[in-house]
Amino acid sequence: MTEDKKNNIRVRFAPSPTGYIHIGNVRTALFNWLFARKNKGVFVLRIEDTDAVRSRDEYVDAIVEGLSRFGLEWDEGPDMGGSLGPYKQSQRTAIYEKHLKSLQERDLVYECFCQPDELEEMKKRKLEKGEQPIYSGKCSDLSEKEKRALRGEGKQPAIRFRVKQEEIVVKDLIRGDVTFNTSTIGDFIIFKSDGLPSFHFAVAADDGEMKISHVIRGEDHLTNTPKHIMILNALGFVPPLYAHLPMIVGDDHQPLSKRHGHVSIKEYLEEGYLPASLMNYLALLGWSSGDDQEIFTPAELIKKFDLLNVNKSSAVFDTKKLNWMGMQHMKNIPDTKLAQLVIPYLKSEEIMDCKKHVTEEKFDHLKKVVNVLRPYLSKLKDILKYADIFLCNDVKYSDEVTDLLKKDESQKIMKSILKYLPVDGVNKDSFNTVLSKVKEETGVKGKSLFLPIRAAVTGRLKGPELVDVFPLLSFGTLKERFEKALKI
RNA sequence: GACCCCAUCGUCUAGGGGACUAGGACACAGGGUUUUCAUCCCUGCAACACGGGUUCGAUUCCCGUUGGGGUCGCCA
Repeated sequence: MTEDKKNNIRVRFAPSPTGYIHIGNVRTALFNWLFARKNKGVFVLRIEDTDAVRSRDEYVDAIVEGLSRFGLEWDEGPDMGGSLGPYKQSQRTAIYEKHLKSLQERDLVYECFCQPDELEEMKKRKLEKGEQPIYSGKCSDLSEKEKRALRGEGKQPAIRFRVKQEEIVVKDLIRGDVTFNTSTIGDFIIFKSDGLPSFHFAVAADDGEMKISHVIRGEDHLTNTPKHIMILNALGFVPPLYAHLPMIVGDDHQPLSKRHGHVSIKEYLEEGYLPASLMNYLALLGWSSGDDQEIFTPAELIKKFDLLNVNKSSAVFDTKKLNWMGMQHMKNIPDTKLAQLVIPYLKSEEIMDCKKHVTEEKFDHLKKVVNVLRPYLSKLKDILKYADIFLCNDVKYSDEVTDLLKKDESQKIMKSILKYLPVDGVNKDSFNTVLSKVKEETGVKGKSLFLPIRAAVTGRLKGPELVDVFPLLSFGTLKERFEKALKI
């Protein structure tokens, strides 16, 4: 047996396919993946589709696609199989029923015929009396005759787990031992009246069946854990170790929602945040390496990751820092790659012709453009802020730009620069020579000199350095833009 | 309401009794890069929630208070 297999570390990410995958869930998936890769364990993707009404196959596809594009790969999952599958809970009913039968034989569970409205009423009453709003156990001792009668009324029972009085200790790797007294937990449903297992039952049965060694999930599951441990024990499994991750919240410290902007990984990917930068940012939300390093490649994250360095308190998602991090990762991407990545964005805005094939000549030009713009990109979509300067014939003027260009001094500068522009284009050196000549002739210098030139050439008052912009534009283009500025 | 978790600059965090006049990063402010700035460099601003203990000594340990969050679904 190899060293790799000896440790038997198996973790899982278990989303439910009821929507597009949320950034908080992606962080959970990431930590599971990092932990698995760091410890040479197995990363399982399990689909929790026991909600027959809300689960949709298209969301399963979206999860698989989102995770893949984000850069996580799993070792066992619905799309690739594995020895402990299937990996969709809707395909595991035989397994759950086997376990249910075993629980029934030992009278650890009972049928409950209470209807949702009755339950609601009972809960309300308990709350009013200041009691725990837990299930009363009304159906726990129904006779066969009573059950038959209830069935006769057309009622389908749910199955409840008999919770016995005990103390349950959750061994949490991040928070230490957390003790719960089950007296605050009522007999809970493990099989719904539609015949499908409840979340709590399916999770526990599957974590046991799939030999999960560490359950790494959001803190919102911490108080659910005693239920899972009770089931695991009843089913004869040794409970896994747990690690409950801090929550990611918005700037108002409320759970992340659409109000806070993008919440789906899909949206971030579509904006063109590089997966490596997203991964880097998310990893630092709740985890730190212990030193001052901020920028990590995925490989470095794997190398340094440790659950012991995960924080306990919730973290605010900060788009500004994400953007900064995005820029840092842009620095490391080769220009050929970056140029390729940016093309779809240029085409979608018709800055490049989407019908036409990108010629080698055009692609070389694009590589140069991308190198000039690179320091200003947090995400690929940012290329659209300046790309037209280099890739379109014409640039549009804002009102501010027009006003500036109308000034006598600006006009004077345009006339002067047209005289000195070399016909065969400009490089960095000749750019400075030309500017010196214009400065001498017009007597204008500094900001007053550069800003009108920037306005005429780029149509904007800010942007990349002109000394980098000029060499990428042909004499013809420059001439045209200055002449246009003169005619304004 | 009950139970559980959490608490260092605005934000992400380092810190695990003396090394702390509390470090880094983002953001912000000012300056520089003989033009703009969203790049880059420099400087600055800015925090241990509060109250009790324990200790020669607490940001670090314990208790309480306050505040925030989570759970208490035939959702997951």
